[in-house]
Amino acid sequence: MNLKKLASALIPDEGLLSIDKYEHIYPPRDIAPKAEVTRLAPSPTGFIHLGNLYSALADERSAHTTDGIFYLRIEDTDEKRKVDGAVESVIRSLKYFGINFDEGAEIQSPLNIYGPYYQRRRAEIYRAFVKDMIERGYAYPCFCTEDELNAVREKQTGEKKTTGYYGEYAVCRNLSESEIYKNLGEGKPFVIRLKSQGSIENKIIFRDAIKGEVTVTENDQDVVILKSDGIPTYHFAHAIDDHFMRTTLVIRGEEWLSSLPVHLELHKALGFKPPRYAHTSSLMKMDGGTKRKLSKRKDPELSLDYYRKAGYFPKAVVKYLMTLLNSDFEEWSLKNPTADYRDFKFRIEKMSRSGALFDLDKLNDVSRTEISMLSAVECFEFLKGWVTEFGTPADKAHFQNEEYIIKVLELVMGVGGKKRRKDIERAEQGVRLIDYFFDDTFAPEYSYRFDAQTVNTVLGEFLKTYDPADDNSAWFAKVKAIAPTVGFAGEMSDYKKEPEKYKGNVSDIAEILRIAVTGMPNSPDLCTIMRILGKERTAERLKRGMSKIKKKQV
RNA sequence: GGCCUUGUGGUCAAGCGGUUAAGACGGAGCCCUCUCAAGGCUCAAUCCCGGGUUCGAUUCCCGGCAGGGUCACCA
Repeated sequence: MNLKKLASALIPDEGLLSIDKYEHIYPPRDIAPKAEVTRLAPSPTGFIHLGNLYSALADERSAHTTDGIFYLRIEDTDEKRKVDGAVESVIRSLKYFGINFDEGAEIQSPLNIYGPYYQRRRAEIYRAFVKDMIERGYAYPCFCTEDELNAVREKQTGEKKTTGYYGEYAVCRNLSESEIYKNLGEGKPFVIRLKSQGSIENKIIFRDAIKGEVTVTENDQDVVILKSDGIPTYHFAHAIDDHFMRTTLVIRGEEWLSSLPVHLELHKALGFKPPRYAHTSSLMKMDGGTKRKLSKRKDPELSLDYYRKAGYFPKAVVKYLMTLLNSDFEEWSLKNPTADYRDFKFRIEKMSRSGALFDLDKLNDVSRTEISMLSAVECFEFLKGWVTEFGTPADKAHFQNEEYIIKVLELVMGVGGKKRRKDIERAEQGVRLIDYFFDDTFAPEYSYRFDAQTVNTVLGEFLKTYDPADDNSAWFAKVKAIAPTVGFAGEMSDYKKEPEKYKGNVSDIAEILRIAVTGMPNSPDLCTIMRILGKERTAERLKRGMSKIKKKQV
């Protein structure tokens, strides 16, 4: 059979370069020997999820801890999946979490010499190589229809044989020259398949960067490499692209492990040295009694938007993911609480071989810690960012008053001091925590645990002596002084000795004042809250707390 | 079902033939305290099951069992 002629009949020559040209167009990269070139290669569906972030972080860290390159390639070989604006969305989402690309699709960079970074725009490169494979007898056309293929698959399933296009089932593999041209003459659509040289009798010991030695069976499937629309399948495109974009480390989900034999054979047939592969385990979730992969449909927490809307601190999400990526990151982070996570020596080899269960409690803890370490200004910026996008109109108005909010944050969050509030894991919680500092959102419920008489006496007595100039101890002394007027213990020690002698104690006095002033039984230091509110508003709230009671009584 | 892969407390996990089997999150409790938060201290909780190999197995081998992945002209 004249393969050269067949190749030309199948794939027209026009516009195609000879394959050896590409080695010069895309020369090896001028980087350090140990530098890794990694990539994120999403399909442009626009949906970027936690798993993508997880993987992207591994890519980005691998590249940037070795002075390498991290680039973005868009795998748009499947027309059906395309969504407008998806690429920008991917870039934006990752940027929000502090992950940036060095080169690639829609990235402005002088490094962009390995493009185009959209697979559809690389069609002629693929075609040149497919054509070459046909000429060398490594590929052939297949005219089987979808129905025929399905019928074979059913037959194979029924006979409990391995499904697929191989051996005796690869009918088009042995088509005669005249049959091929006859089909072509009739205008039958065709795909190009790999003419596999492998056998499932052979086992390959493969060294995965994460999983270590993995035993896989050699490929014997004549997989499709060029679809009937002239666009390659993922398998083929990735082999070409990762070779010519000079990728050194391919990090991808473990769902790809089973197609690794195909990729290995493809590289061999193409004459390429395969990159190193690292197959990551997927993020799991507890559902009922068992673990399962995080699902786009069922689990809102898979979406990155979920974390933005919920107001998680973006760096906290990244740090949490880092703990999953390299388990010793957490220990390092504990020792270096203020260090940038980028200073940690990430290594792909240290990644877990088994799947990690996504643990919201742990994320919350990391987020709490991160937020607690913010300065008042940083905290303000973070909360304001969330408020601008997701806050209520009242929130937005409040955040215009930067000076006041920062003063409040310093108290409420304990920022700048030793007593850090560490129970805020999401922006919204922080925003709600300062509601009572604004009169329009001060919505007290007055859930006093004492009778109206006692409450009114406490509030009235305090009002008499209240002086905003008091420091904490003077303030507290006044609180204590109220105790005897309502039969409470002024000293905690007295109360503990003989609790039956008193109706309550100082902390109960403080509680009554607190409820009147903040509307809640719990709050940060009351004395400081009063000082921030100012004399007028404090007095007003104390009076309002009383009148409320009276109304209830009537 | 075939093939690949994983199995240490509730969760993430150190450990790589001899350990009191780290640490973190979560849980329980105590202390401190004007409440909350924070902080300090304490406690409970783990080597999937059987067989080997070995003086000795959580660690090595085999077999179960249980998870996970995959079997497209999708990536």
